[in-house]
Amino acid sequence: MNEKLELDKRKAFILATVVYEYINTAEPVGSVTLTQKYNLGVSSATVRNELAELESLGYLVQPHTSAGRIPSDAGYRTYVDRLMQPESLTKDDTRRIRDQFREASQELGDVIEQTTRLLSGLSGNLAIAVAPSRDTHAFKHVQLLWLSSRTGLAIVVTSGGVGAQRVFEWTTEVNADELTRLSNALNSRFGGRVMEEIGPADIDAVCAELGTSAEIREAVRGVFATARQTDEPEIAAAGAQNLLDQPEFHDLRKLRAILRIVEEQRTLYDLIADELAAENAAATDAAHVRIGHELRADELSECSVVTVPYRFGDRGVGMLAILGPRRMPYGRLIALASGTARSLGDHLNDVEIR
Amino acid sequence: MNEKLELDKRKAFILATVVYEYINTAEPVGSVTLTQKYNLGVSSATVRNELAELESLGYLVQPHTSAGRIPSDAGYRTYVDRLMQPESLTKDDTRRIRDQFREASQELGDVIEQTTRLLSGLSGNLAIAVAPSRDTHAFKHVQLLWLSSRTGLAIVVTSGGVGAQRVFEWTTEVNADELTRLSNALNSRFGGRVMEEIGPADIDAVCAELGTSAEIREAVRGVFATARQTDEPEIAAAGAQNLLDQPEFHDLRKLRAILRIVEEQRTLYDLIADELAAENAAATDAAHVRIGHELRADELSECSVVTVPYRFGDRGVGMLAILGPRRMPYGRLIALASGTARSLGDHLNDVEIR
DNA sequence: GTTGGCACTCTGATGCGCCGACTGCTAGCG
DNA sequence: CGCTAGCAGTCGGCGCATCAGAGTGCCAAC
Repeated sequence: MNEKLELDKRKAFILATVVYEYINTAEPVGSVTLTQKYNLGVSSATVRNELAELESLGYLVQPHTSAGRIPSDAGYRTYVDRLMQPESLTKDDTRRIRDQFREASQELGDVIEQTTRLLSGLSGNLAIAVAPSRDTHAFKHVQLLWLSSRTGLAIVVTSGGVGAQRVFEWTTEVNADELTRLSNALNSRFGGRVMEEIGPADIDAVCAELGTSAEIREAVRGVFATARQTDEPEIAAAGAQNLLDQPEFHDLRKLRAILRIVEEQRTLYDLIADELAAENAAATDAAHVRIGHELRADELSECSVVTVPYRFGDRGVGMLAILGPRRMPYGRLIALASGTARSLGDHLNDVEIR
Repeated sequence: MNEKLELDKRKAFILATVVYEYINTAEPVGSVTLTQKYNLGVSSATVRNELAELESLGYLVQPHTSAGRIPSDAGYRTYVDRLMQPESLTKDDTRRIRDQFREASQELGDVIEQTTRLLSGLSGNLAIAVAPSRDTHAFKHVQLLWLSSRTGLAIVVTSGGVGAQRVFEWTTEVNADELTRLSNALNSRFGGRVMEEIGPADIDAVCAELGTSAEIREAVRGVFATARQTDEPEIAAAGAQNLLDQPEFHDLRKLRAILRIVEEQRTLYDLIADELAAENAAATDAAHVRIGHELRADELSECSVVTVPYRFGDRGVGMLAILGPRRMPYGRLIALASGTARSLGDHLNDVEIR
């Protein structure tokens, strides 16, 4: 039960070393390699005994009888949770992240995409970014514009940029003043609110006060609904070609599974959705690692995902993620993802519409 | 010289059959296969003689001495230009295209992306779509909005949707009326123009008339410049995982080259840019096919690209493209791309902001 | 010009043997 | 009791030879 007892100091060191070595070489690790490359102070025979025990405890597996050991999900898990040393960003990484955000876009969607490019480049894996739910954006401004006597343009601006815009054609003539008055009323009523606090009933109330026509009311409802729309959260991914470097993806079926996941926004989002939900509840900024079967997807049983939330003001939470083989440099990737998330949050707060 | 003489009827038929058979089977085609599967009326020995001649003429090549023939670039070219029969869309394809556009988005960027998903799904290859240059969009509306005494929001709406929006912070206080008057002046001056006709000088002229401050003038210039921005044309691609099915991409290096091209918008755009330029000059709506080395990219020497323009009103021209192995069903893909381009153009005209 | 026949070539699959890497086990040592 | 040296055993991967199959080119005959 108690892992402290289960893993004495030497076992822990050997396990850590096996994981470390396997991450670096992609080759199963044997007892001789361990005694030669690392200063264990015991003979390979002793290491063999330890390896056998670690295997029976479930931390290591053998691909076949006469091969070295590779870590199991549990082995990676223990390594990540208790054995590895946390890393911090290198000077070079810090600089590259800073440079990237210095000239980053103001549009949420563009920033998300640029961030995935950055993170995939730095990490050498597939990077994913999910934008904060639009529901948590702050309402900034709504404007109904008179285009012609029967057409108008409705624009909702939120802290994420232009939340929605749409052109409407009406069956009856519309007065420009009427639109302006309605805009002003909506703005003063909703100013300072978060989008999820603005429902159809609130809109109806304002419209009723001004005696707005049903047609225009529908238009306003519609554009607000679009601005809140949460069923297709903004998401971006980049760096799939990085995965080709990893020997575990030379198998075409695995590669195919990954590519399918990347191209289908839905599955990609599902991959991160539970972390996002957990994050919204827990509200810590820590990176999380999910390993192999913990991802609950057969195609990803040989992959790991590092996720880290980023904060958009004091409201929204988005997610950055790195997807790669289980054999990934966890310490470095956690540092990269955390650093990027922090910079991303800072950037978004800087450019946020005040 | 004269290809009509160079290729008598029988040679033409044999060449067409070899290409057709190779496209379907991905296996080099031999003389026996030809005589057995197709009714040639001559023996395999005769076919062998013909094949040898077609090879010396440059239409076919042999992967190795004791294999069948496969088409060369020239062989495919002749097949596409003169031998194959044009195909038309199947009922099922027509329906799927129609259904897709019936519920398509209003935003240009979203439509482009949805179109690539549709076209990659239908074609089983990689689909690419380039949006019309933003320069050719019609100016619709500009609005400067007062947010607070020192901040404002500028929005430019074009026929492509919201062309640009940006929040500005000013060093001096700004009057809401001033912004409204400037908006009105700009709208009446620029109404009906195409974006490329609106330069900084035009903006300066309007600002001068109203005595607008330099700071606000810069803001207006900036947002118009963003709305016209053409250096990064909107582009989307989808369906890379389809290519994994093709045996020619089981080679990881080739796959890598393709994935890199797809993830880098720049190279992807370059692939289509010359066709786009040619199209702007020629103004025909025909599909074009480029085969193997005609693409002028070593990584793509075993690929072909079908491109077809689509028209956005009477102004802009965008491009749809399908990228796949040279061994692609040209007739079907040309029909699919053309049909999709037509529907896409129709859809864009329907939802265009009037 | 066409055809049947034949010798020849080359690929890809299959099977075999060997090498190397690693293990588990056992006996012995401190 | 833990550690170690040594050894037999196991298994994957690699190189090599073999073989069947597919296809060609050529030639002599029709």
